[in-house]
Amino acid sequence: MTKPSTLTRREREIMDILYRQGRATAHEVLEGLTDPPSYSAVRALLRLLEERGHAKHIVDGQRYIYAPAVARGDARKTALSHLVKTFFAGSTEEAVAALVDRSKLSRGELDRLSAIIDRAKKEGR
Amino acid sequence: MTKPSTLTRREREIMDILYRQGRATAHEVLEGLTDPPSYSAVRALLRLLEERGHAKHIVDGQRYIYAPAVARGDARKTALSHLVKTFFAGSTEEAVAALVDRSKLSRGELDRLSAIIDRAKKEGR
DNA sequence: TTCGGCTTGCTAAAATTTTAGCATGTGGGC
DNA sequence: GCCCACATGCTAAAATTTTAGCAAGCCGAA
Repeated sequence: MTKPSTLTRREREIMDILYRQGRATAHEVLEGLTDPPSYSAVRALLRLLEERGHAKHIVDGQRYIYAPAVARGDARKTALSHLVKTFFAGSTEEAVAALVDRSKLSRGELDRLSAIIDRAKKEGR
Repeated sequence: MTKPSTLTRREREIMDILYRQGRATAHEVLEGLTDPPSYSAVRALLRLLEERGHAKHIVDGQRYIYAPAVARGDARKTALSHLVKTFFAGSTEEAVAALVDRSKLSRGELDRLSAIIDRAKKEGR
């Protein structure tokens, strides 16, 4: 039972940008938004996100640079878990199959995937 | 540039249940919600979701059974695309690696994954 | 120094979401 | 036939989200 994301619509939209870019100023977030509100509104949201523990900022000279509050790796895991549970009935195998099927992967990429799986086999031995 | 999900918080929560279960009555949705509102509120949301084209229902005797409006496969693709773009900089390879790494897969599952990749190699030849 | 352009913080109003409750309809058991 | 239990539809109020605008600080250029 995963607790539902507590993010509102705009908040999630902004967090997606932060995850995608790693970090961003208010202006960059604004640029990343489709159908954006005012600069002022973006800043208010960023402040709110920080207050609720979803984002953090560092000071760069006079302005703030925002970033997700949780480590990239953790965010990935959480997102993957949720997706696999929601759309693939918990089956990692099916999810991988869909991923591979979805995108035309180059020969090199496929080879590397084989390697990853082989490594997992050895570790799990 | 993916257009942001237009779903509100509760709406998404409900859609997740529909995706997870395939289909559900208002009561089942209610049961699936953590921190649920009234039955009445759930029904209102379901009606709204249908109105906006996210869900559909069939009539089963006297009651409605709701289901996502888009095919499971399409929903999966959309979700995967978004996740890969947001958390893996578009790299399917990295996403697969994280998936495999995340969950302890059995030997049999790993073997099947190998098979999937081998098949992709052949097809892509 | 003084101005212009940038920044942030805050507040309150507008817009949207979320909710409960009432009206109503249907079918089964007594 | 007549209730009771359950279903849906709708409406309007409550709660939350989302927004813009104003006040104020800082820095560099003229």
